Amino acid sequence: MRLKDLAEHLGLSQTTVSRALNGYPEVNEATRRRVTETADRLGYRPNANALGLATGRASTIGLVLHGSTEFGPHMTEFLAGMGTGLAHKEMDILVSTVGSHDEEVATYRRLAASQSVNAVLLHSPTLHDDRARLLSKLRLPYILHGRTEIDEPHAWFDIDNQGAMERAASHLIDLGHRRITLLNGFKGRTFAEHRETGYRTAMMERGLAIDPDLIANSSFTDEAAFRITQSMLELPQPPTAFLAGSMMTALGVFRALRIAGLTLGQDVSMIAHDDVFPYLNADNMVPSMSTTRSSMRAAGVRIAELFQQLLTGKPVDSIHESLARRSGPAAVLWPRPHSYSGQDRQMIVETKVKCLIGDLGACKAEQFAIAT
Amino acid sequence: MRLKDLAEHLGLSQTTVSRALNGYPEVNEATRRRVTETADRLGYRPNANALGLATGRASTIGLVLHGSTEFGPHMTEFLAGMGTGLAHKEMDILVSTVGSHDEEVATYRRLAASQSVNAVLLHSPTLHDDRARLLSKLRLPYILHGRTEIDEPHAWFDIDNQGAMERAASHLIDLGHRRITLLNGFKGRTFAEHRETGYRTAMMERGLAIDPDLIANSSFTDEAAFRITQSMLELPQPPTAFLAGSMMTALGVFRALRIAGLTLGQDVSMIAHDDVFPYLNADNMVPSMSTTRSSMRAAGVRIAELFQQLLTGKPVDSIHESLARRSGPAAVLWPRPHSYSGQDRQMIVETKVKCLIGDLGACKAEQFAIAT
DNA sequence: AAATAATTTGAAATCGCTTTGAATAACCAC
DNA sequence: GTGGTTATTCAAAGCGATTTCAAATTATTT
Repeated sequence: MRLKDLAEHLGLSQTTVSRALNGYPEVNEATRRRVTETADRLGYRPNANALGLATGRASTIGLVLHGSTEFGPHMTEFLAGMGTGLAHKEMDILVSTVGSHDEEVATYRRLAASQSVNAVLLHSPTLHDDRARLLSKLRLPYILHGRTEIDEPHAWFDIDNQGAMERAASHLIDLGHRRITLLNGFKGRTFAEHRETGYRTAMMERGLAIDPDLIANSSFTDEAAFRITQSMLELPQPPTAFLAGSMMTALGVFRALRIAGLTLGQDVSMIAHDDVFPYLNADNMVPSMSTTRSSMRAAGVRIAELFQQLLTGKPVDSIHESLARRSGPAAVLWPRPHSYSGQDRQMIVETKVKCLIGDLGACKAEQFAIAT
Repeated sequence: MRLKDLAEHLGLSQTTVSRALNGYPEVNEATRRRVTETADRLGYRPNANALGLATGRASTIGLVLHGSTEFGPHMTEFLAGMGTGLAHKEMDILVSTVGSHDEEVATYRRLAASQSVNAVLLHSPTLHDDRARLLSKLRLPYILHGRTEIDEPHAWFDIDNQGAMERAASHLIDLGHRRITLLNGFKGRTFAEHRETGYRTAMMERGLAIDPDLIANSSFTDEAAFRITQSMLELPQPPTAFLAGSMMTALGVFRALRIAGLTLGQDVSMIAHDDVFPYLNADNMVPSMSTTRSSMRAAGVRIAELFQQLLTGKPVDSIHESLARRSGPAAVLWPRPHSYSGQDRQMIVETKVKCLIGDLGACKAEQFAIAT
């Protein structure tokens, strides 16, 4: 069923049918109704390739992922959000898998030249990301999830990693902790650098020395966190608190602590960054723990909206959002009774820390809590 | 940089350049070299839409996912495998997100009519899947991940869920268990039905009665498994063993057991199906546990290969694979000391069960183990 | 009623590629 | 030299949509 067939069936020209379907004003209302009705009665769908060829645009957002490392729970959640956000607009996500940085770059070139995507999502940026520069040069529209310092104007979306970590660390320090482990992402990644800055800021403001041995850079996996925690616990002066970069990290810390015979909320404290995995709920963990919080899925939904804006011509340099700013200074802390006892020994009191990072409205339901 | 530009630059016709690049025989070797060289010197890439329009085929595999439920660790791992497998062929995956079954059906129609994909992956089938029938009717090539009972010839790939579960259950029964919980997927899904059949077969062969209360159907999440396990433990006669459908399920069982003060390998036993999540390793769990095993990622890689075959014209009814068959009767069991003690009390001995399901070669590295 | 404007439709060009069928050049045997 | 292959190359016709420009119809104004 091609446009031509449909047109013949209707006794109209392709031109008119095309216009009717695409909502052009210069077509009779009666005709339009007749066209649209028969169109979806016969199940007509424009050929995506012909459409792309004629218009020069696709209805697809590109996403390039490293096969060995980047398919993980974080990306999945994000993808689900973005997919849902795009679904309303009948847009799809084109996922290309690569094995190296060079392949990634080559893939961007291919996507740009082949015009198979409208725009791409760029993620996990470094502080000065060359891929962002490349995309600007290729004139392939993109939104950066995260931040980078480049001169080219570009659209981006990020959360306030620095602020979140600074407040989480401060909280632990206030509870009496002096040796705090930072389980961070890989060096060079903007979000990891921002988090480290937040950590350092909090420590320095309180006049605490920073022990580089307590800062670890790794992937956010149960496995890595497990090993790091074990080695940390073997230090002459082991840490008394942990800042876990992700819920996956928290799982690994949990495991290592349990083996070491330590009890969370009693012997040691932990604040984890909760990326909000539906199948892994911080509230139900044993023991429950404090978290900073930012839903990857919500971020995906929001970025889908930003893509709409980008593709409808909004200037790129006007598209940027940092969640903390958006939701204001929304640090909400409240004490919460836990299922374990002895929690106030050594001044280490577990409290529930939420919405250090704006969660796109999810906080609202919990505003009965005491705001500081 | 279009084909036309390239042709002019070379002083040749588009025809010749096109043929040279696509490896047609009727072009002079010298010319071909000259063409290919300048082509990738100038970074020429064919326009995907024009190419798709002219040839009628894309270089994309479609995948339709339900936004609220299907973006999870299992699909992610699978996607990573399939993405990696397709990457070599410069093929991408087009992910469409939907919110309902009707939307899913509509999306298949859209993909078929718009010719934006070469083929689609169909997953999570029911015993008699109407989507499979639809795709056959639409003449949109597809590979089914899993199995379904329909008349239309179709390509499929599956693992031997029934056999795996039968052997796992038998193993537990041999260890002395009589009340065994089956934490299964949703009713109606083929894999869940197969697993239940395996479970029932094992029980009935040993003359054990089946208590429907011990069979639970849910999603494979920590959360669901947690709740189910808790309610199971409150039964007048609680189960002494658990068959967990996924590693995520195992996590939930773990958590519930811990809260209940039960020790795995001592008070109760568990065999989990290990889907092989890189960030969640069964060997490192505390305590370590027995698993059946089948890597979702490996399945993805294999299915990518099957897609190649499908697209190069291999007849669909000749493309089907059940992993158990492929790797033969490969039940490998071996005893392994665990980190906890008292494991042989009550005849409940934890042993390591692997390769109940062929793992695409992953077993080979462990063949020093005792094969039964 | 003629002139003009507004509305509605259609023919044909275009997007960038593949592919058919024809044309040219080169080679060979006779 | 001529006719017949074979090896190369090219012009032009699609593929299925959009879009420009022109034409036809209808409505409005004078």
